Amino acid sequence: MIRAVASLSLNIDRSSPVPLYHQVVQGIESAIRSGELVPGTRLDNEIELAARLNLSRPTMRKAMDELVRSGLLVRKRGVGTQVVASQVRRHLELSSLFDDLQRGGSKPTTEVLTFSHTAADERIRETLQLPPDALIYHFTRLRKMNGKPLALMENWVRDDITEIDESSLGSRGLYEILRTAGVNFRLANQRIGAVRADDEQAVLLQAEPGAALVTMERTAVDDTGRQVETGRHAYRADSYSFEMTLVQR
Amino acid sequence: MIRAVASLSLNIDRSSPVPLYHQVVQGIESAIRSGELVPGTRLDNEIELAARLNLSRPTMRKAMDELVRSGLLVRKRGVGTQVVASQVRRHLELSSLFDDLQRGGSKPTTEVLTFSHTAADERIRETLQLPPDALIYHFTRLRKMNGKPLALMENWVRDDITEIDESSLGSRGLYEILRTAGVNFRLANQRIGAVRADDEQAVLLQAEPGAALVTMERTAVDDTGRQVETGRHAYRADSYSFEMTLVQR
DNA sequence: GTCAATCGTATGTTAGGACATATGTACATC
DNA sequence: GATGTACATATGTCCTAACATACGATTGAC
Repeated sequence: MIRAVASLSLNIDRSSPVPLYHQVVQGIESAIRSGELVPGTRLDNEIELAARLNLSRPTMRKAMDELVRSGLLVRKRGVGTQVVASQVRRHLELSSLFDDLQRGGSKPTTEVLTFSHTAADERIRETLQLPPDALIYHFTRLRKMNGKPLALMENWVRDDITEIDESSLGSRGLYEILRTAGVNFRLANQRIGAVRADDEQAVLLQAEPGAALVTMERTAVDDTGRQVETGRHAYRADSYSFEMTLVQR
Repeated sequence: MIRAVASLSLNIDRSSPVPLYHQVVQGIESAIRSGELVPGTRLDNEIELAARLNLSRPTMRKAMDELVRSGLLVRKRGVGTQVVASQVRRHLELSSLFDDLQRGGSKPTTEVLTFSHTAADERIRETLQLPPDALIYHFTRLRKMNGKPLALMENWVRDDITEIDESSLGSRGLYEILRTAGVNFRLANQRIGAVRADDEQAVLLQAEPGAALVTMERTAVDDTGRQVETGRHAYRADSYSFEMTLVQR
């Protein structure tokens, strides 16, 4: 059986500050997304590819490792490496709703409903691992997209990172503010579920009482191990859902 | 400032078929989960650790790479590597509800509501990328846990993998059946949202009409690039939610 | 006393080589 | 003609060896 073998050619710029393996990742990824590499095609073997690009095998391999991890390629020992899917959505990212919407080309607006800088209650102190006398920012926001209410968000943020005020929350996303303040998010635990809207939620989201809402609770940790933020969000189910790609390793 | 540096010691078995780097991963991971390595502690540097375990630096590094990727460790150039969090839940896995429940120690039961082996309609053919004359298995199941209805599941599975019948679906999970038939799942695209239960769903799930349900749509791809299965599930929101850990890379 | 240059340290990147092992195919055998 | 074995092939693992680069702390100059 003769199988199609792709002979993709990439340009590697050795004077670029971008690591070689990453240039390869980007090159292959864009070749897949552009349709140049159709799902199912087999790639040349690692050694061949490395030789063609004047790279060492470990470097080539590291690039392919990343692509395998992200689900674009599949390796089979003794057989070869082939393209799996072109439609891999980006892994559910550590981003905020604001980022997502803005990237989607929409114009999100934010209304700050409540805002306080007070002592944290015990549940929050525990979640964010704060000492008994710690202060936190606590606020609720209503996010609209194109004038239509989309999400109701309640967040608690530790106050030893940066100063947060009502007006900045109105114009920028929370994660954007925190990132600007030097926070590097590393991981987040989140839980997605559903509830029926109570009267207050229904009014704010301009939905019927009892309408289905998607709920999301999240606690985010930065690269120093601090629990930076925790929040409880509710989205109109008719306007929002969580999409993700799971990759088996 | 003097920081605690952990001097963990592991046993590496060079005669084991388990790769060395993976033995290190397992060792450090269990040390973290057991509390031996407290979040915040700094590890010795890569070269030091490698030397102590009689491993090369690349091998040690590969092990630490995995741990960083899974969110247990954090590296900072010029500084060192430290333990982030002990409470990382396992990444949302490519598993079925059946697997999850069984692992949780519960006894799931499955009731097959409908079952057919027929021609695929266009939508399904497109989703699973099948030719016009393809046949598929189509079935709906009701899953209970401890006698209580939990999920209503509708699935479409291509029929060129293994024979599926009603009775095996009643006793085993779908993913278990497919894995036994040699399917190696690689990735899945899924979407999580919410709806209100319609009358039929309410009756089957023993919930009130209009109750909130968590919905999940998923299409799974195996390591040969085939779209193996697609499905639409609805869970009682009061009994089920999706938990996951996101890792920023 | 403050600030900037310097230096040690740890991770980041790349190279090149060697051997192990799973897979599929082609060939030889029965 | 069916079956099993041997071989080529491609990935999997592991090693040694450098050099690059970012960060923190110390040192030195002003």
